[in-house]
Amino acid sequence: MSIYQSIKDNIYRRLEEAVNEAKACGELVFEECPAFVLEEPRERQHGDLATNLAMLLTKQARRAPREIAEIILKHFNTENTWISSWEIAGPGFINFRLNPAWLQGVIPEVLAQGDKYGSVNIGRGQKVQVEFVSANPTGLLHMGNARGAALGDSLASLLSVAGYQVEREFYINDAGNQIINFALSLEARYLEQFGQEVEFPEAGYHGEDLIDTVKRFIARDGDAYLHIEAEKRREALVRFALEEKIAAIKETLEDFGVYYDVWFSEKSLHDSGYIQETMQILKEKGYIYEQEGALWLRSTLFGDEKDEVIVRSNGLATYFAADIAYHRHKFERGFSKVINIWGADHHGHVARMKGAMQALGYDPDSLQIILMQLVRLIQGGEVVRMSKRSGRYITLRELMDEVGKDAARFFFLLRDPDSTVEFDLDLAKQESQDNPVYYVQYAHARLCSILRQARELGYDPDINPKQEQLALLNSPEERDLLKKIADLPGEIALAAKLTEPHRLARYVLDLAALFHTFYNSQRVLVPDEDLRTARLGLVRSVRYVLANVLRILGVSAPEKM
RNA sequence: GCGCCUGUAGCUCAGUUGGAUAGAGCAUCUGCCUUCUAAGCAGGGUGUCGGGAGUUCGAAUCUCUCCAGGCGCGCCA
Repeated sequence: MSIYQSIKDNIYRRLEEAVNEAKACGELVFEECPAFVLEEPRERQHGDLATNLAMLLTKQARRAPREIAEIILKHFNTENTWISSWEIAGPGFINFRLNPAWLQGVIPEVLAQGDKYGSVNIGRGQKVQVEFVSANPTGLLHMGNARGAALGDSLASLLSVAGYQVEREFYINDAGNQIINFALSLEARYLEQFGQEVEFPEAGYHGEDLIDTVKRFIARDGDAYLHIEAEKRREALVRFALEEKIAAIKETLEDFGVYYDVWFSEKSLHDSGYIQETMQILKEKGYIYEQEGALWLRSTLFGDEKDEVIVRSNGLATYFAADIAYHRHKFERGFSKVINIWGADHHGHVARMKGAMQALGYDPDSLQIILMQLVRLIQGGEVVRMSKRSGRYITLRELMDEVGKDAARFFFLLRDPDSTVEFDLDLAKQESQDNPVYYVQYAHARLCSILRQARELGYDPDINPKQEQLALLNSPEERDLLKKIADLPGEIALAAKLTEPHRLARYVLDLAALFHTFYNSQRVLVPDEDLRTARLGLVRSVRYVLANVLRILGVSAPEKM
């Protein structure tokens, strides 16, 4: 546990003890100590830590909050808490001030842990899977996929440093209806290339990229599939196109900094009979019935609005059936937690998916679905409807070409998944120069620059500062920086608990701001050896923290800019 | 019609799960480079937290209602 965390935990416990002691003395009456908060007040003048405990006890104790605060403080033991003073303020807050000497412990802690600083172990090695993007392999990756990629990848990294054993997975939708449409679209493009007039399938994929795919197919196999039966032609086209599309998706995601552990094929679930087997289990449990020639799942038993078809009257399993089998497969692989990142347009699917897991006997809460709102693309002042079928969308590739990987990722990571982001590509291009990501990266480059120069001047920046040297770091700028650094393990624990990586993007932005302020107010490479050693220790620590967080976010930390 | 999400500064967005005087960035204005990177710093103003009602010591946060936008409600995925 980090220094700061243990200080807070300790004070929290002492408060509980004080309250219980007051109760034992008969000075306070209450049933149970309420869950109070001990937090950093927004206003500096309110001290380092504040608690609302007294106010929460008013109802039970039937006394004025400030009176209760008095009683609590009378029983409060400050020994070994770093508390230097306290006061009762406002409606009944208890504000604590800490002896700033506690900050001297921060740098040694960071330097000792280095790349690992910030890691916590709330996961205790539990296996977690994060499945994200899982775009249909029938086209290119678009802005929505970009958001999902940034979010999913960072979440996976975050959980990993929070002590979970994480696997990243991409579910390949290489079966079902859309593959049939895909085949028909490819076939139409294929025949077109040989000058045949063909009607393009209504539900087909109009993207131009399919034309290129077909051209490459022809370059390889010529007209070999022109005069044979349609089924074989389609099969060959689909096999070729899928392979190519999946490879392209993989390559694009890798360029975006996303690497998967598992690429899971939907088709494999059909081929191996796993879907059949899963349906059989549900049938044996009595959750399936037949109506109008189709098989239905009684999903209403588990909170769904209506029952769902899982096998169509034509005998084909629906996407839902495959998805149930897929998620059963996930749990069978031993994940204690399974996280899916879906676009908000799939939210109707959430309840029935969880319901299906419950039907299979799994804890539906082990399946967490993070919905992200769609990305609204603005171009020329107008909303551009994104659709694979219409073929009109800005691709992830174009996004990276225009604004760069780091800026694109950071853009998404600064936002809560629940917010509908508007992405104006023209504006993004124009603003890519002052993207907040550069603010953070610049801080990192500056830190590296200081360390470089220190070496050039013959100073060894890797000396670990002694306590008395660290005591010299007592300016407000230095204290703020130290406090922020000390926060990291807590920030990571909270972000992981809430599965909200965007908190870390905010954190790193705040940290960069504090560093830039420090940089402009104090020099690191000063003649005084003790002060210089202490500040170099601070510089190294801040650099570790920036680099560690940027690594989680999948953003590079350049040494020079 | 029903369900989910959203509405915070001119723009893009945060807001530690109910705390004290609501914050950043962009834009705009004023200062700061013979000293570790000016992609930076310091300072100036900007708010009916969509409207209304309620819950309580205390609400941007919880409840209800209304308004606006997005997305769902297929034998599509």
